[in-house]
Amino acid sequence: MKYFCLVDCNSFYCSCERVWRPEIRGKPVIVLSNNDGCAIAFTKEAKAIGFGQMCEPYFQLKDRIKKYKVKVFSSNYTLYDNMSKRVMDTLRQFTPDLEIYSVDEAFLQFEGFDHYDFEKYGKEIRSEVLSATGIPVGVGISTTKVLSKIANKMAKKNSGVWIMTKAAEIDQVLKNFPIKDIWGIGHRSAIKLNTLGIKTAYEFKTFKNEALIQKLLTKTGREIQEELRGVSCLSIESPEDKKNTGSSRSFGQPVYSKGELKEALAHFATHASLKLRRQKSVCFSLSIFIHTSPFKEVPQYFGEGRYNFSTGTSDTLKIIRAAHEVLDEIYRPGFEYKKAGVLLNHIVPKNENQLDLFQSHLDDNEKLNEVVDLINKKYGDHTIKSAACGVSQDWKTVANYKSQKYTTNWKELLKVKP
DNA sequence: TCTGGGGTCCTAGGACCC
DNA sequence: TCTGGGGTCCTAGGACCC
Repeated sequence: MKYFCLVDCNSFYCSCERVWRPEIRGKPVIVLSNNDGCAIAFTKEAKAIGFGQMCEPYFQLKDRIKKYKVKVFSSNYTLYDNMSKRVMDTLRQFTPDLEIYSVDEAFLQFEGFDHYDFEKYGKEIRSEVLSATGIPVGVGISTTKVLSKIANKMAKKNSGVWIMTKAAEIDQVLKNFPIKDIWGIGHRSAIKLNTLGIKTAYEFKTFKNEALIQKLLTKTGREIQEELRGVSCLSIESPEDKKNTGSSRSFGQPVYSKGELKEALAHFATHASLKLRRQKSVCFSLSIFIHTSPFKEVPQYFGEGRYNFSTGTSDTLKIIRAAHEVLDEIYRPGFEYKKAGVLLNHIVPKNENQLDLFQSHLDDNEKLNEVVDLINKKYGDHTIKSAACGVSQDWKTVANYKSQKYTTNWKELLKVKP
């Protein structure tokens, strides 16, 4: 018998901040998105006083945050990534079959664990992660991935661990579990199911017209239905190379000129091509976009365009040039640009790359990229960069409340008073 | 009057996730 | 003044082939 366990960190970003700031434990904390744009993580103390709506704009919350003395942080992804790695390393001790699902979640598979006391094992996982990393987690165990997600939600509402492996206990929970909270059922699908009179997970599980589900929710929805029935359709997946990647940002202030957009795009292209080289891949096509702000009452423009390479590449300079060429085609003057990005598509492993017909060798600045990556790794990001990235970078993201890189930078270690 | 059948590949768009 | 970033999977429909 196979069992699936979902471990999910509680208010992960907030918890990471609290590990290094004991004085805010037990206090309401909020972490903001890039650009300090909106709130994306809340502690339970913050939720208790009415915060918690994902992506609510920060400027609309400011008064209430002040009133309740909520501690606010800009997001510090360097710190969160490192804390995430510590959590995952700890979880790996409990089973080799582990899938890192996101920065703060992992699926664990237990096979041949039938004689285990899962209640006890779950508590052990919790206390081990807490003592090794300082991060509190919830643990849900059941017989499929979808059910373990539901068990995890139950765990959060209760003591932190929830086991449901017997048919009767599962049905008991599903009868009170809203359809919209099921993993994989989003807003649209929930509406479709509601019109069929399906409101709870149990009603979905026992709905007999499978062909109709297939038609309305496609294969994805059908698999969720089977998983609710205890039939495992989704398995633990091992990490694979990204099939698409990219880099994009909202600007700290509006951008009007093509020159500034070129700088920003050069920056995104540099970042995206580095990601590509890290996974030893090349891409055959690139697309860029430039947007105005949909929230502002100004003339709107959503430009996008694409470039195909004749041979796969991961060369920063080539990718910057291509991005600029596309910008020349899609740029329209007179708009107030707020966001832009570079996306790399049709990615294949580098060793499966093909020369084009008229090329005798790959002209890809391979050595140059290698050396630049090495220097930037040793001396910090952006030590060496293309001049196309510019120096003023007025479009740069705003982050007014950022914590230190406690775990990854010698200069930013936690100071303990003598 | 009456215009094939079967297949593959690619892409855009929709939906969902954290 | 002020609204995130990075992904995945599925399907329909068009282009193209013999």
